[in-house]
Amino acid sequence: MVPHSPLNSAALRPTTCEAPASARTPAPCAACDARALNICGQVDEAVQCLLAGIMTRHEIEGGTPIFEEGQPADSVMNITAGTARLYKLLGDGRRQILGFRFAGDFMGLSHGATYAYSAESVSAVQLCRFPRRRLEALRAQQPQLDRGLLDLAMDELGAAQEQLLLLGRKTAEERLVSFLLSLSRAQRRRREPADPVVLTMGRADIADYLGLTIETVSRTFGSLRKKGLIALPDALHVRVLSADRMEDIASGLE
Amino acid sequence: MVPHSPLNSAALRPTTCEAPASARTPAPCAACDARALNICGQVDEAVQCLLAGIMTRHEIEGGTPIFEEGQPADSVMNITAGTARLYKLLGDGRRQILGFRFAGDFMGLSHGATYAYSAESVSAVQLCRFPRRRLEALRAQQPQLDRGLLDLAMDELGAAQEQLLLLGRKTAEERLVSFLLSLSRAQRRRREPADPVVLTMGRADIADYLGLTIETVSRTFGSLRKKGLIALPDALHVRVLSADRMEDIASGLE
DNA sequence: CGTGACCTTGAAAGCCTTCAACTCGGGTGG
DNA sequence: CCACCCGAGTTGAAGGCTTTCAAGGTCACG
Repeated sequence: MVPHSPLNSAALRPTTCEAPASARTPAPCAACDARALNICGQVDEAVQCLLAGIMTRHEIEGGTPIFEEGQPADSVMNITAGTARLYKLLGDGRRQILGFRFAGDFMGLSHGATYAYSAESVSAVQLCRFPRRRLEALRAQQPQLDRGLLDLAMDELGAAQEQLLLLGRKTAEERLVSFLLSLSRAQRRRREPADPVVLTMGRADIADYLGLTIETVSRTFGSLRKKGLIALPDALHVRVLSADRMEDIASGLE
Repeated sequence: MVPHSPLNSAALRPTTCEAPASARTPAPCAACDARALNICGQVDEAVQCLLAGIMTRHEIEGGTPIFEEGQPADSVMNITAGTARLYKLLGDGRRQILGFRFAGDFMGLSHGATYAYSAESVSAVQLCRFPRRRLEALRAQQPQLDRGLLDLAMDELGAAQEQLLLLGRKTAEERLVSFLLSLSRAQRRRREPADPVVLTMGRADIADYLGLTIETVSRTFGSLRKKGLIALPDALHVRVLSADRMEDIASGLE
């Protein structure tokens, strides 16, 4: 069913990343940018060093599986560049994208022994992988890691609950507006310009994230443009022209 | 906007619950049934005793607010009897129920300083409340608590992701069948008979959980009955007549 | 026995989907 | 260099699933 794990195949090419020589190194992640260690949240530098020590770097080209639902959950990982999609499938192939992951984002945490969803690269992705076994060992020694992981899980849970409201009760227009605003906020979190919103994923991915079809997504983009709420310099860039009105629409106020 | 917190009002009447005299008591929860301490998961008995020490018991009549989205998240709690609904609202009153909580279930964990959703009792509810400040203090002393909380959060996250698939991609029939099967599994987890499924909530709650209207829920119940998949002795009891076929329907296989 | 809450059922309407055709831009090969 | 092809996106028209609006039924309660 699942032919192979790309994490164990040539698709993931580990790149050089020296672990710090000593746990006391003031700048433990000099060889690795800060995004690689988001997993640790607010843990101190010594723990960051330990994390950097068990981490391996990988690069994945666009449109490639990263892990699949039901596979043994061997590792958790942080994306450091590119975009990934997390999704679940129904028996007949219908797909629901649970979320997108960008530079600095975390994925792969699962309760059971297997992944609860699949992950694929959308564009070319760079990520840092933390083997589960070694992470578990680290958690046993450094209980503060559990608090960092709990924070990550709570963030993810909050986002999922917001998406439940979107999928259960919002109209197509409200869904797309909510999505654009959340992408804009995500760009700001990554210290990128909040406008224009850059769509790193195609219409099919947007549709499967919003519980719509590509045609409805396309029509709704057109209708938002006609209403003067957005501009579309090209299919992958959205200028937010009326953030206030869009916020109202996203919260179901008009 | 939010008139008052029922947790600070007469709606929640603390009842007697003696904390164990010593942290070494072999049966720390003798005065409190096991369901009150689900928060601790697999932590050892000493920690269970500490938890029991900061816990207060409350009773709430049906249809009463427990906490509301945006309020300060003062406590987390375990339901020990009855049913509660967790939900979010849109600006115009549309409601999405995020989940139901039954005896033994946990709720109120939130990342920020405020609750991310509202909670109400559906039927009369008994719950055990753990004040956040005291729980934080306990977490600082007993890091294993964070692992228990992480497990709870991961369970909740997994359920939310399953519900995303339901709301985004399943038909009305698939949604209702999925719901009935999950209620059945929940009954089995609570050591109750898996059949008949007992609907402790009304059609409006089911509709707002499944992203449908009460009319569609009612019609879909009727259609499942006509197909011979379920029997409806009365509006609140469902006999599962063909679990296998229903499992297939729920996974989108027919 | 009236009242109201809840559930069910019917008919019409609507939002989104499905099916289909068309456009646009990039890559390829003649 | 340009015709051709292919993937991705857009747009149109018809259809369907669910919603909306409306009415009727059942049961508990006063």
